[in-house]
Amino acid sequence: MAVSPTSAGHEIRKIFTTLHNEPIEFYIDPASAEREKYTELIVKNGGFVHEQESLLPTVIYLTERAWDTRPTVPFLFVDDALARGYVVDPGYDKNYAKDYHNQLVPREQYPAEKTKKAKKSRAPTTRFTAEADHYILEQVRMKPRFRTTHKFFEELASHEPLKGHTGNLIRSRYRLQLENKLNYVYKTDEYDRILLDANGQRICVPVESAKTLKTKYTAQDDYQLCTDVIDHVLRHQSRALIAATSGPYPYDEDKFSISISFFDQYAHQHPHHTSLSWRDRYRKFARKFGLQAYKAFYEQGLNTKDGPTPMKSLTERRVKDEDGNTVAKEPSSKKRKSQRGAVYSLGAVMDPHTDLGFHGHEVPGMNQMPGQYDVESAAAVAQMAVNSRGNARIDKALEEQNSNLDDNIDDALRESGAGAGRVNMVDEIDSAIHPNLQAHRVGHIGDENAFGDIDIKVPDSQDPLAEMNYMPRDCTLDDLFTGLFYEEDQKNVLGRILNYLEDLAAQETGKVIDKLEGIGLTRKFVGHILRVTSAHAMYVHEYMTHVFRCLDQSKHSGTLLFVHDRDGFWTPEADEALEKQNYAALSHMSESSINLRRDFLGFA
DNA sequence: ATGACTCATATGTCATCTAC
DNA sequence: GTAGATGACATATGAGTCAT
Repeated sequence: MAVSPTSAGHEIRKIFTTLHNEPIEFYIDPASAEREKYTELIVKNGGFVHEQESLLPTVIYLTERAWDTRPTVPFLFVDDALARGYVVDPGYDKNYAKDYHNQLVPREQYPAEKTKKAKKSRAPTTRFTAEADHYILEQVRMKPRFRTTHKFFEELASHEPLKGHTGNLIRSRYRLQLENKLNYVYKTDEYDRILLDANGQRICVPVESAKTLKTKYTAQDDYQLCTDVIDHVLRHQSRALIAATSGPYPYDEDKFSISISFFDQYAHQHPHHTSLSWRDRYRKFARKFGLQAYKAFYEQGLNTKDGPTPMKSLTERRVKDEDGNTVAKEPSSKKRKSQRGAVYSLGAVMDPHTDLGFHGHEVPGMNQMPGQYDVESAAAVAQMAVNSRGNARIDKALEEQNSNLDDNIDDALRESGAGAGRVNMVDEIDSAIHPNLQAHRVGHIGDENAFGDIDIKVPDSQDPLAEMNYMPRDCTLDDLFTGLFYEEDQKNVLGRILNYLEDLAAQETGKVIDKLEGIGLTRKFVGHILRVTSAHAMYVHEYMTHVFRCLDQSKHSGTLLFVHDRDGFWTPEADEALEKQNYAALSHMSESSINLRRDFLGFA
């Protein structure tokens, strides 16, 4: 709670808090020089600044200049709020990108602060009118994703047509009386903005197909999962090893070994639940219930009037004691070493685990983003991409690897799937690059620019790509930089590299490697850079800018490694697309970049 | 790979009050 | 008396993180 108790015991709302005294959430353009200053101001005044970019519509995105790609708000917004001493509550419909001044309301117009302990006498009841019911339904249709939340109805309570009803009551009214009349909702985008058809009309979507709420596990889901896990195990494990020695079922489920990649694959095939969700369903429910037991239970249930039910009441979150009181589960004997998962606490801003920084060292598993590839997958992909030239086709290699490595490889090459529906931070970095910075780009091959068509000449050798491999996405900063790097004044390093590259005439790769190694990049990392950029000076130049920006922003080293969907920057996936002549996947590449890449990889 | 957690959300329940 | 309104709270679970 972003409130300060006063001597009188009342609570005064800080500037950057909502009407419900919750911190208003911000995200500040990482490219802004004033980021630190505004973070401090916001946090000091009760707000919360996200470390990672958030796509939530309630998170205000502060930038110096407006973006075309998403709603943004100038820093002036913060200045004005501080000067006036108040700010509006960022509700679901607020669009701060547009003339936010009009949305500022005098603080005195805020509803009176709630006094927590005041004895409430219930207000006289107000009957819901047909108009109010209609209004509730329309609001729900416009924000279908929020219709089960308390907050949404609390927000509705402040709407004029529903004055006199509390949020809880509106929610109750909706749940008990109106839900069955909802029938349809309006189609919304990922920001929960209403989409319009060609005629400017809202698009109605039947509630059942709106897919706006968390999906509950059905009996069919559970049955399918149990069946598929068992089938998977039977395909990949020796039947002799998993045979049960006792009990009513043929297999000993304790001996089942299911890899994470199985669930990734599974979510790819059954995308109505995420990979993690399937995995947890297996771990917390299916395994406890018993896969074979549930199959039998389900099949038996088919013969009953109500049909089979999904697995439930198998978690151990709370238990009841003899008196019927709920008690927390006995804590583990292992003491928690640190407070974890405090997503919305201000402490999270200062969480040292998110502060990689220049001098930070990787903590195993830290910042591992959903959808990122694991070590083996990434390494395998990198290796296959490297080996692809003159060797068997990747898809064939994939097929072979796939059977050997228990599905791990194709996960890495897959563009969607387990991570579908989640934000892949590797991609996010690219979209997070400020358009103003994009303006500093050095242009494409063939443009008039400082580099012209300078390729860094690759030495003749039996395998010129041997030293230019992609690095695995989860490598650490220590894999990228040597101690030398940290001895340099960081501000000068980038300038020196860029000057060097600008002065570059066609040179041998060896000299470039030596030069970059000389300022503290590991040889492997230099190889990676050349691999990503097709060893073209212009792209190396731009890539180094990207690297330093990532370092400035304390980005995970895995995020730093690849530049997605930008002309001239290659990834294992893009190489594979080129190899397979899948040009649709290379639509972001210019023809000259593709030709350059062909030459670089030695494709005919 | 997995156990052990946390967090937020989704859903349900209940006692009491009020209007009719 | 009864249906509906109201407020408060409990419970379940999907989703995610972290440590080992």
